Amino acid sequence: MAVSVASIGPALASLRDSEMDERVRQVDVSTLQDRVYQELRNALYQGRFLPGDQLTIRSLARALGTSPMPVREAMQRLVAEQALVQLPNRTIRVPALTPDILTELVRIRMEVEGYAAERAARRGSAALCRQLRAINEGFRKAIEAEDSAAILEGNQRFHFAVYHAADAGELLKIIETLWLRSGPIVASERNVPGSIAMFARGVGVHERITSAIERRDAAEARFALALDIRAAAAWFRRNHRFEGPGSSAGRRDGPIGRTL
Amino acid sequence: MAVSVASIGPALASLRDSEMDERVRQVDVSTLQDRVYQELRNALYQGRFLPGDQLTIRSLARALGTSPMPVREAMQRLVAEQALVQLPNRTIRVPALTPDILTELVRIRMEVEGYAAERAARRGSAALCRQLRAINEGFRKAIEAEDSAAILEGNQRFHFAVYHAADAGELLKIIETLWLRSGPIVASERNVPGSIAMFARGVGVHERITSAIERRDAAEARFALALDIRAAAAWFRRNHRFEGPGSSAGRRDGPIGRTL
DNA sequence: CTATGCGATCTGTGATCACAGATGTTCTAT
DNA sequence: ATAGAACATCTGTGATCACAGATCGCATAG
Repeated sequence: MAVSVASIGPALASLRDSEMDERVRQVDVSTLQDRVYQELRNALYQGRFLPGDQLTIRSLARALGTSPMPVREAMQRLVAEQALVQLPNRTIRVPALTPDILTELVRIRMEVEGYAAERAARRGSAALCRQLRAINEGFRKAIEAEDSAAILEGNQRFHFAVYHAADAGELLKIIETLWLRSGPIVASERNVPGSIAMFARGVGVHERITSAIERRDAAEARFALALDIRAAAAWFRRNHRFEGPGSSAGRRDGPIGRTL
Repeated sequence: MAVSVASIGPALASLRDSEMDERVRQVDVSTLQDRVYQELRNALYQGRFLPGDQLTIRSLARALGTSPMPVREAMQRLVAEQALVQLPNRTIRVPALTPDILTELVRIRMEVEGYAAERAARRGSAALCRQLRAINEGFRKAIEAEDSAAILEGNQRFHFAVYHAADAGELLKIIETLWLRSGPIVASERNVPGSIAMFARGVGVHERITSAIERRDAAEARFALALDIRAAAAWFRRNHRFEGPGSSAGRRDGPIGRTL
C-alpha cells in the first residue's frame, strides 16, 4: 500500500524560519571556558575571593566540576584583564590594592567614567532618567534594609545604566575592566562600620547625576559622577586596612562598604 | 694523601650575592607563551597582519616552531585585550575598524591619553624634555627619509615617553590596549599618499606638547596631545578604505601612514 | 535551477599527561 | 645553632590527542 507523499499535503513542507522560532528556542552555545570565566568574574565582583587569595587551576576545576583546561583559560583571561595577578613564582592571586594603586585607579575612573557620564547626558532620554531613579530607589531601600549584597548590586546597576546610555561599547569594556579591579576589595569592605552612611550620601549624588542627565548638562553629569567616585574613595582610603598580597587576615564584620 | 678542606682556604667559601652577580647574569625566565605573545603583539603593531586576517592556532604554531598550547594561550590573551577578535564561528581574526569604532576609540584616546599628558606636564623634568626633543628629531629625520617603519616607531616612542612620564602604571596598561587596537589598521595605512605630510605636521604638535610640559602647563599639554590624536584621526578617516572583516584586498603602496 | 544530505576538512575546545620550577620539610654536616 | 642537601609536594606550562562545531564541495532529488 503505497501512499504518495504529495497526497499528505503541506504537513511535510519545510517550516519557515519564523515558524521554527515559535517551536524551539535558541540553545546556549557558550563554551565551558566562557561559563567558567563568568562564574569567576561574578565571584570576584561579589567578594567571594578576598584580595590576596590564591586561586589554583586544579582546586577551582575540582570545585567547578570541570577539567583544568577551561579553568586555565578563564584564569589567564582574568590575568590579562588584571582582575587576577600572576606573581613571579607563577601562582595566581586576587590582587591587593595598595594606597598608590587605589589613588591611581580612582583618578582614572574619574576621567573615564566621567567621560561616560558626559556622553550619557548628551544622549539621555526621559526613559533613562525614569530608569535611573527607579534603580536609585531600589538602592535607597537596600541601604535602609542594610542588605549588603543588594547595596553593592544597586550601586553597580545605577552606574552601569549610566554607562550603557553613553552608547560607547569600547569605553564600556574599559570601565568593566576597571570595576573588575575594584570589585573584590570593595566587596571586602561592605561590612565596615560607617559604610552605610557613605552609601546613603551616594543616593543624593546619584540623583544629582540623574538631574544633570535630565537637563542635558554634560559637564555637571561628569562632575557629579567623578564626585561620587572620589567621595567613596576618600572614605575607603580612611577605612580600608591595606595588607600585603598574601594576607587575608583581619576581616572585620559590620555594616556595608561601597563600590568605588 | 688527604688534604684538609680548611687548608684550601676561602676558595671554597660561599660567594656573596654581589660576587655572584658579577660572575653570572640573570637568564631569561619568560615562558614560551610570553614570548609567543610578544611576537604576535609586535607583529600586530608592525602591521604584519592586516585587519580581517584570520589567525589559526596550528598555522601560527607551525610558523613559530612551537606546539599549539602557548600559541593558544597567547591568542586568547590578545582576544581578552581586544587586539584580536573571536567571531561567532570561533575563528580568530585581526579586528577591522569601522568608522564608528574608530570615532569612539579616538575620543577615548583623547580623554585617556590627554589625561596622561596632563600628568606628565605636572611631573616632567628638563631631562624629559630633552628626551622628547631628541625623539622628535629622530621622528623628523625618519619623515625626511620617508622610512615608514622608523616613522611609526618614532611616533610611538614619542607618545610613550610622554605616557611613561605620567607615572601611572595602570593608565599605561589601558593606553597600551588602546594602541594595540589601532596598531594593525594604522600600519596598514603607512604607505598611503599624503601620510608623510600628515606626519610632518605631527612634528610641530609634538614640539607643542613638549613646550607645554616644559612650562608645566597641564591643560595645554592635554589639549595638544588630544589635538595630535584628533588631527591624525581626521586624516585617517578621509583616507582609509573601510572594508569588511574578511577582506584584505586593496592594499595601496605609497608614502607612510601614521599612528593614531 | 534550487534545496538537501553527506563526507571531508578545518578550526577551536576540552581532557589528560608529563615536565619543570618553586616551595616546604626533614636530615645531615659543620 | 646554622647552612646546605635531598626529597616530596604543589603549581603552572607545554605537548598531544580526541571531540565537536562550522564550513565547503559534491552528489542527488525535486
